[in-house]
Formats: sequence, structure tokens, C-alpha cells
Amino acid sequence: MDEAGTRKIPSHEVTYGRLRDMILFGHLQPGQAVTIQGLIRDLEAGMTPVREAIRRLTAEGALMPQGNRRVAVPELTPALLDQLAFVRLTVEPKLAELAGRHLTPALIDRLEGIDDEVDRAIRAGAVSGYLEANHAFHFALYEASEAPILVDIARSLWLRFGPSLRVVCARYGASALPDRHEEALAAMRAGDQAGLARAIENDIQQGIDQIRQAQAEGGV
Amino acid sequence: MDEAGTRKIPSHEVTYGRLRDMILFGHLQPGQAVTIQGLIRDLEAGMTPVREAIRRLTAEGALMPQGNRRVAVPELTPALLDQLAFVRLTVEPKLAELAGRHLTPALIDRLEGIDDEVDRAIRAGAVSGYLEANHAFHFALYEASEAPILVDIARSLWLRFGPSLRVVCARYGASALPDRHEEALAAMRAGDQAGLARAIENDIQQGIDQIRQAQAEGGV
DNA sequence: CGCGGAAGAATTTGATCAAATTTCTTGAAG
DNA sequence: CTTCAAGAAATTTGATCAAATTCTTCCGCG
Repeated sequence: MDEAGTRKIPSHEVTYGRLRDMILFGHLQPGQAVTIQGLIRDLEAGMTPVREAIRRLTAEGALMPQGNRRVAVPELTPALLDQLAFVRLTVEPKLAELAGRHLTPALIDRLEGIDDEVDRAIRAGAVSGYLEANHAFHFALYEASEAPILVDIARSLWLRFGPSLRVVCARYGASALPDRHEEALAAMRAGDQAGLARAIENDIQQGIDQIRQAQAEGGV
Repeated sequence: MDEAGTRKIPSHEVTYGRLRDMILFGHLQPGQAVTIQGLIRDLEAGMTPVREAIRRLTAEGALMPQGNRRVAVPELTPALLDQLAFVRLTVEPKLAELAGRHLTPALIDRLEGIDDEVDRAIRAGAVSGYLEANHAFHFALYEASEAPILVDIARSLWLRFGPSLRVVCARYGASALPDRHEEALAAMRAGDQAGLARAIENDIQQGIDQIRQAQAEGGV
């Protein structure tokens, strides 16, 4: 048998996934700096995997080179949020519409199951659980679009969005969060692609409005 | 304080830039594989810089992991081109419109100078010169938008577009290529932001049509 | 006798780590 | 306030190990 190590997945992939999730689900706050040495300690990984993970996430916009040799989670200014909103509201409804053409009953069932998790997390006030289940719902749907370039772009947008969303959740609680998924699921069952795209658009718009409101109230 | 510093550029940045330009300007063909060892030889760089350059460009969609351990320049299928077209036609006219709000006479002069280079390259049939000058024109404009997220996305799209564009140029010659830049420059001088966005949209549409036509005729 | 395929060896390539070097930051002294 | 030195962090090279591809050889079959 094999020994303890899973040799199938390279260490740099694992390290990338861990760091990505830390950013995506808000375990690193906007503005927070990351160092190679610090991640070597925290993630218990070697230097090469950590370096590559940082480079990848920098290329995806999840990290930004700050000044000379530092890298940090970027803060979402109102101007940046406008740009994010513009692209998200273009790309993600399109993904939903495309996905609507390839939906199977099995996938709809799976999405309902994920949405149940979202609801449970909201009722329990579990911020991390909400963020992860909400992400899972959207990307399980988007993957069905069979449009890898659009999915890539959506991933990058979510990485830029995640840290700030976490801050909002922590401030106002998870109960005030958007869940237009019922609307989306109804459209899926009805085979209504345009309605599905609209439901996703509303869901996204609501999340963006939450962050805009939080920004207006100060303290990012 | 001291003059615009001669900050030393790390080797991995230089290596990234070189490899990126090789892809962007079609010196690597669609489907062509790249190896770490090969790039160490060709770019005369160390292993770490090459690895990081590959990771970054993979994250940007300029390279794709092929099967088990290889990475290659992805081929642009009709389905992928549709996705690219959708996002390019959304993001780049928007970039043009935003840039239109920050145009200065100096920048317009500079863009005219770059467009002269484009024309010269077309008349000379210089494919590489055309690709580089055309890229310079668009991104000199886009940079003025002060919308870094949209610029990032546009860069990623161009990286996915470049190799196939080169193939089309090489096949039909550079003289059949789009140059709606005059239209764009006229709109800039008139302060017509909507017209500028339309001109850029036409320019992009023309480039996409060229590749669609080439794909329809076979041989990527 | 020639052809084809499979098994195994050799070479190439990728992944990871550790050490050496360079560069930047920081804090104290002039 | 500037300058210099010490320390920490990032960069880079080289070495080592693991995985995969390629090449070779040999056996069986037509």
C-alpha cells in the first residue's frame, strides 16, 4: 500500500488550494500582507510550493504586489467594486443562461442539496459555512455551462470579492445575506433559461449592494 | 526623494515578460508544448524563474496543463472563441469609454504615433510589428481608463487570442487586418466617448470575424 | 524470415528542498 | 535628519529524488 503521503497531487497544487481558500473564504482580511516565510510556517509547506501559489494567486488578482517585495490581499475600493460589479453582472448571468441549456435532473437535485446547506448555514449564523456553500452552489451551476473561459473569469472575480464579503458577513451577520437561489431553482425546474439568468443577476446585485452599503458606512 | 529609482527587476519578472510576449505575439503556436527544461535553455534563465513564469501564465489562461505533466499553448476552438468574443466585446468597449474620460492631448498624440507604426507595419507586411504595435495601441488606451481590474481581464483575453491571431496573419498577410484606429482617434479628438467605444467594438469584431473565417476554412 | 507488440532500461523532465547570495528594512549612532 | 550596520526576507542556484516518456530488445506469431 501507499505510505502516508498522497503522491498523486503535487504539493504546489495542495498549497495553492489552501491559500486560495483562505482568501476566497475570508480567512485573510483585506489589506493583510502575506510573506513567503510566514506561509511556509502556517501551511507547513516548502518554499517552492509557496512561491508558486503566491504567483498564481497574484496572476488571478487575489493578491497584489505592494511596493517593493510585499504581497497583500487587495482592499476593495468603491472604484474597484464598480469594475467587479460590471463584469460579474455580465459574465455570471451569461454562465447561468449557458448552464441552463445543459441542466439534468440530477444536477438540479444536487443544487437543491447545496442550497439546503446554504439555508442551514444562514439559520445557524455560520459565516464560513454560508460562504463555502454559496460558492459551491454558484460554481456547481457555472461548471455546467461548459464554458471554461467564462468560469475562469468568474473564479478570478470571486477571489477578488471574497475577503470583503467576509467582512460584511461578520459585521451584519449572515442572516441579512442574499439567497435568491429559490428563484433560480424554480427557473431551472421550469426550463426557463432567461429567468435563471435573471435570478442569478439579482442574487449578485444584492451581494454587491451589501458591500456598497458597508463601504458607505465606512471602514471598508 | 531620489530620482525614479533604478529598481532592479527580478529575474522571474523578466522571464515572465519574455515568455508572455512569446505567446502574445505568436512566437509559440497553438498546441505547442513548453517544457521547463526547454525554457531554461531558450531563455537562459534558472529553474525557479521559469517555473514561476509558467505558473503565472497558466493562471492567466495563456498556457494549459495538458494531460499529466505538460503545459501547452491552448488551441482556440470555435466554442472558446465564442466565449472570448463575448467578454472582449463587453469589456474592451467599456475600457475605451472609461479611457475617453481621462484622455489628454498628449496621450492622443502618443496614440497617433503608435497608430502610424501600425500602418507602417501593415504596409510593410511585418506581422510581428503589426501585432506589437496593435497591442501597444489598445493597451495605451486601456491604461488610461484607470480601471485595473478590467485591464487585467483584457490582458488575459489577449493572451488567449494572440497565438491564433498570428496564425491568421501569417496565412492571409497583414494587409487584410483590421485598423479601425482612425475611427477611434477621430472620436477621441471629438471627445465622443460613445463613438470611441463603438470604434473599438468594431475593431475587435473585425478581428474576431477574421479568426472565425479562418476556422471555418479549416486548419485552426 | 520478417513483423509487431510488450517489457524493461535509459534518458529526459518535473518536483522539492536546502544553502548561498542579494536586497530591503529597521534601528541606533553620529 | 542622515548614514551605516545588523538582521530578516526574498531571490536564485544547485542538488536530489520521483515520475514519465522514449528507446531498445526480445519473444511470439504469421
